[in-house]
Amino acid sequence: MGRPRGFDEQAVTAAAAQLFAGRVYDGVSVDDLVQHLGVHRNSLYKVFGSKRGLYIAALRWHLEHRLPRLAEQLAAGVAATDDSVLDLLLLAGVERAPVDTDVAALVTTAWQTLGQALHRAARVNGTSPTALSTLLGERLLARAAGPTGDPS
Amino acid sequence: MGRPRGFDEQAVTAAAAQLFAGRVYDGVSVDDLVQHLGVHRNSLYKVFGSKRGLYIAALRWHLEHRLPRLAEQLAAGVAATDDSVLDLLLLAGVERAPVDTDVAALVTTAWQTLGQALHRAARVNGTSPTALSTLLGERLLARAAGPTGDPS
DNA sequence: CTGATTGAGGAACGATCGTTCTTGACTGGT
DNA sequence: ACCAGTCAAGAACGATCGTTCCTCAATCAG
Repeated sequence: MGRPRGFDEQAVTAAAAQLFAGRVYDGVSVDDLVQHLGVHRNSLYKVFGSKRGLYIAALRWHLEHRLPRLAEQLAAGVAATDDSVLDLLLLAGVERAPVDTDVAALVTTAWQTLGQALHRAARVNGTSPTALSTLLGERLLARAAGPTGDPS
Repeated sequence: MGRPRGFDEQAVTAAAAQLFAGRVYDGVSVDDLVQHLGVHRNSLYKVFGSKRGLYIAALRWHLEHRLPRLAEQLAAGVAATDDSVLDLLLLAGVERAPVDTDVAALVTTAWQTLGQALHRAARVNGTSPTALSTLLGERLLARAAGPTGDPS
């Protein structure tokens, strides 16, 4: 019955997460999403309901698929300097969590995951645990360094 | 010659800074500014040129009038937990600096001021200096805790 | 093949954005 | 008193926002 779906929902949420990690929520328009995701407006609204629905789906996907790997690396003592996994969480925590309860809840769970990973790393290394705030602050400073020709 | 100005430019920039500290740049509309600042559209555009001009003026005012006091407190070892001076810098660094070179430059000077204050505090206390990233990260976590009925 | 159902494509909606224009009231210098 | 110049007030602009609607092509069950 009916025409089959022409895109992968997982791939779409992943691409959306990447977009939302680069710019502010309001800075990512639905037109941007349609263009970069290769999915039509109708399909997005059919599947995710709204721009916010897609955002939350992307954030949830990020927490489920990208965050665990980062947590493992942190727990193993890897200095994840080049990792951009934190960017989406950074933006979500700064700009969305204060005005969106659901985002705040998701972000809180991410903090817990990362905090536990940092404690595990400290237990292994025998050093005092790196604070989650320090980890986030370092990424913040890296982002704030200035405009970098980001892929649009 | 002409009608005298009916508002205080300093007070306006201060109020604008407070608004921009609470929400994202795109989340503060010109209507919001007009309403909360008690200044008419025309006057804002006459004096500041654009919304961005007002933003940068507010940020500059913040760096000049609010930041030094925070730096002093930090250097004196005061735990400035309740201070909201960092909020504007936090937002500026996360969302504006990556897309606005002028903002990035201003924010960078703020980081330097704060970093030096933290080093002075460490020299006084005889402890290792608190990282700037930790300071910012702590404020980030406080903001990300969730929606709080902020004064609109 | 036929009919029903769904996605793709794109135009169109009202709302709101930042900005500008028009009009009239007020003030200071001559 | 008068005129030049500034401010106040609000309507209006084009652009863009998120969202919805309408039409057609593509697909599967019978």
